[in-house]
Formats: sequence, structure tokens, C-alpha cells
Amino acid sequence: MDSDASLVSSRPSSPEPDDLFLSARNKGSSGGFSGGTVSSSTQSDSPPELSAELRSAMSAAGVVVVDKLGFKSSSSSSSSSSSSSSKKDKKQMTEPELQQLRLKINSRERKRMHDLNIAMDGLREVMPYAHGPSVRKLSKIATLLLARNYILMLTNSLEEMKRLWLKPGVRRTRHIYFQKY
DNA sequence: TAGGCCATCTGGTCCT
DNA sequence: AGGACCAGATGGCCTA
Repeated sequence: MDSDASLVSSRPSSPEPDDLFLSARNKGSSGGFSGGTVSSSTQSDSPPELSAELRSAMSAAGVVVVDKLGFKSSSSSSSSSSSSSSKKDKKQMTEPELQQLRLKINSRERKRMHDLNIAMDGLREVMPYAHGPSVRKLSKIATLLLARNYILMLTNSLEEMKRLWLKPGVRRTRHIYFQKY
């Protein structure tokens, strides 16, 4: 049932998620990512539906959350028009009213998924993976798996640095970075 | 042509 | 009550 709809979607496929992180590390590839629709309007506040814990984590990481209200979509117009019909009981609603409500709900869901995709694009941008027009965009599952492995690697690296830094007998000067070992 | 990936629709549930 | 979130279903597009 494709009642409303038909938004154009450029949808490049993606590579295998297997060994994504390892291959990225081994190649040491990086580059300027040109594609991806990043949020057109941003704000410093996080959306209200995010948990406080997640919000603080995101702000600590300097994450800019996409402005939900600022996102331009076809649904914005419908939200104001259907208030009268949606107040009625669904059983009492006429067929056109029900259809109108359905369109409104569909539009909201579409916008929600678009916001999710924008966030996914933002995640792709910071992943250690070759970006570019000639490179396939990471799939959603590959992006999430790669992000997880990347975080784990960074965590391990940080722990290792702490361990070396606190090691007894090691001079803690800036020259330590240039010592041969 | 099969399989992967994706967008969209839809009904149910949870939350504010 | 309305909106957000979620998961299942469906169909389209692309690639091997």
C-alpha cells in the first residue's frame, strides 16, 4: 500500500561487514568523505527522547544532535491540519479522516527514519574507512559493527597509554614520545 | 536470478 | 491523547 510517498533515495550498496575494521586498519586508509547528507540544521541541545545518560555522553563527545524540528520534511504540514480528526475515536472516524491520520503517522515515521539515517551518516564520517565517491557507502550493519570495534580499539589504546605513562621509572617528559624502543 | 540492503507502511506498545 | 519507538511485512534496486 503505497499511499503517500515516493521519496527519492540514492542507495549505494556496501561492502561486506566481515573484517571491516581489520581491513581498514591494515590499509590505513583515510580520505575526505564527500558524500552523505549531514544535518542541515543543528543545535547544541539533545532531543528530549534521549536518555540523560546518553545525552551527557553525547555532549561529552562533542556530538551535535540533529534538530528534529528543523528537519524539513513533508510531514510538517500535516501535523497542523489533522488535529481535529485525530481527536476523535478511530471507530467514529470516516474513511477520509482515517486515511488522513494514516498519512500523518506515516510521514512522522518517515521523518524519524530520515533522522536516523542522518545520524548514521554522521557515524560513517568518523569511521576509519576509505570514504569517497568511488567507494561504496558502508551499510548500516557494517557501520555499527565497525564503530563498535573502533571504540574497543581506542579504549585498549587508551589503557595501554595509561599503563605506559604510569610505569615506574619512566621519565614523564614530553621527550618520552621521541624515545626509541 | 538469488541475495543483500534499503525505504516505506503498518499496527502494537511505551512514554510524556 | 498524541507522539516516539519498535518490529514485521513488502516491494524496489543493485550486484555477483
